[in-house]
Amino acid sequence: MKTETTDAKPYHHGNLRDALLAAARRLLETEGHTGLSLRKCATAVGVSATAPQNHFANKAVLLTALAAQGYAELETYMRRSLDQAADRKTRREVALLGYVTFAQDHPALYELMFARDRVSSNDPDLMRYVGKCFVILADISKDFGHFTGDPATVDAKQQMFLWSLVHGYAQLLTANRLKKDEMLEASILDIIPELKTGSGP
Amino acid sequence: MKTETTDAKPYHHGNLRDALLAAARRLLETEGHTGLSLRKCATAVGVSATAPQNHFANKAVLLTALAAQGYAELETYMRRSLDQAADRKTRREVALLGYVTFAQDHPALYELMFARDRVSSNDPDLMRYVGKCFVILADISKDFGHFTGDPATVDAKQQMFLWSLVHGYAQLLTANRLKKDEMLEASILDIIPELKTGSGP
DNA sequence: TCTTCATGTGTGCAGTGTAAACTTTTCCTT
DNA sequence: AAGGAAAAGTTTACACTGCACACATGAAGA
Repeated sequence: MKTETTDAKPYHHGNLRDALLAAARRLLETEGHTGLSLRKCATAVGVSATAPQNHFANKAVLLTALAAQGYAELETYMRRSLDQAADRKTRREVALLGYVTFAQDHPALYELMFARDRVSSNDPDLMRYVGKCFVILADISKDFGHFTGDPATVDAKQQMFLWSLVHGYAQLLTANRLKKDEMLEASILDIIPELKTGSGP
Repeated sequence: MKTETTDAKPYHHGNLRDALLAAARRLLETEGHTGLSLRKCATAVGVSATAPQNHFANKAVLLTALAAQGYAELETYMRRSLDQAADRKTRREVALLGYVTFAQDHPALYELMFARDRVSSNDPDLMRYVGKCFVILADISKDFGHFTGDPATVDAKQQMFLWSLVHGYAQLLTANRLKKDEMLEASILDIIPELKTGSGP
């Protein structure tokens, strides 16, 4: 007997899960991870304080979903100008620049994506998005001449090298642990060692 | 009129600040950062819930002190076998292994040391310990042959390169974002590119 | 000795995550 | 169409947290 003529707020939100994620994302980027609470998300969306429990079993589940969304967005940053790039060296450069740009645009989210105990690393959805990022990393890490060994080992070393380098660079930039007069002006492309020999496309 | 014959617990703790830090460290390493609370630290030490306020203005101050202690310990890990090392290449290797070992021994503390908003990066005490670690990094990053430019620029690139690489490697290892079948067996020393030319000691 | 001050305690309050019981709407089956 | 199950909200309750504030205690110098 509630059917009024004016369209009041409906009892069911319709897409509360996504709305909560969006609110959490906004809270994270404006107030940092200490200012992110389930109750704030709920009131920001306009539902009761415990409504989020229907969509996220606990806070860790929401944070994990947020991190997964972050990896998806990181992938789009890396893929942004990937198709126009002709050879692998250019693809590597645009992808790495995209990676670093993402971390600088969303530092709090990027930190969450590598937080050990706030997100559950055995979540298959999360790891699926991580894997999609890794596909790009694996592609652009080929054709270095720096490592030796059998081909599989060389590939593994190249991947581990490039991901470590770009992740470390991105986090050092965003974590504010650098004395600003020292090295901030070096781009990620400036600290990639030159090849011993010329590389093929 | 409280002087009893049996030595009861004294009203003043004597060294509460350090005791609280030790308790916080223990809580962090056993229960993770979500299980660390000022009240737990207080009861673990045996004082009232609000006693920590006399030594740490708020929780962020305690976490910053904890991070500073972490950087101090990271320095000792890096310096552990540094004196026995003859040439710079060997020094670089033992220091980097010490760095990674520290991160693996204390993953939660290591994560805290690079947390953006939990620790205040303008704390001079913290940055002093960061600087002491950086001195070692700056030393062992010399004499790469990978970069070009004027000497100061080359030094900056070398430092940024090595710190990014080892930090990224350490965090990827401890953050559980790697598919375990892929690359975990590569040591940090395996992913440092070879020099183009032989290096002097 | 006495007064001052660092260092404790106790109380109170606004927020937080989460469990449990209840209500409302949707939706599927008959 | 009727009706019941299930999805998705609500309210209430509780333990825990950080922090502000007033007060108590004891050490240490004037």
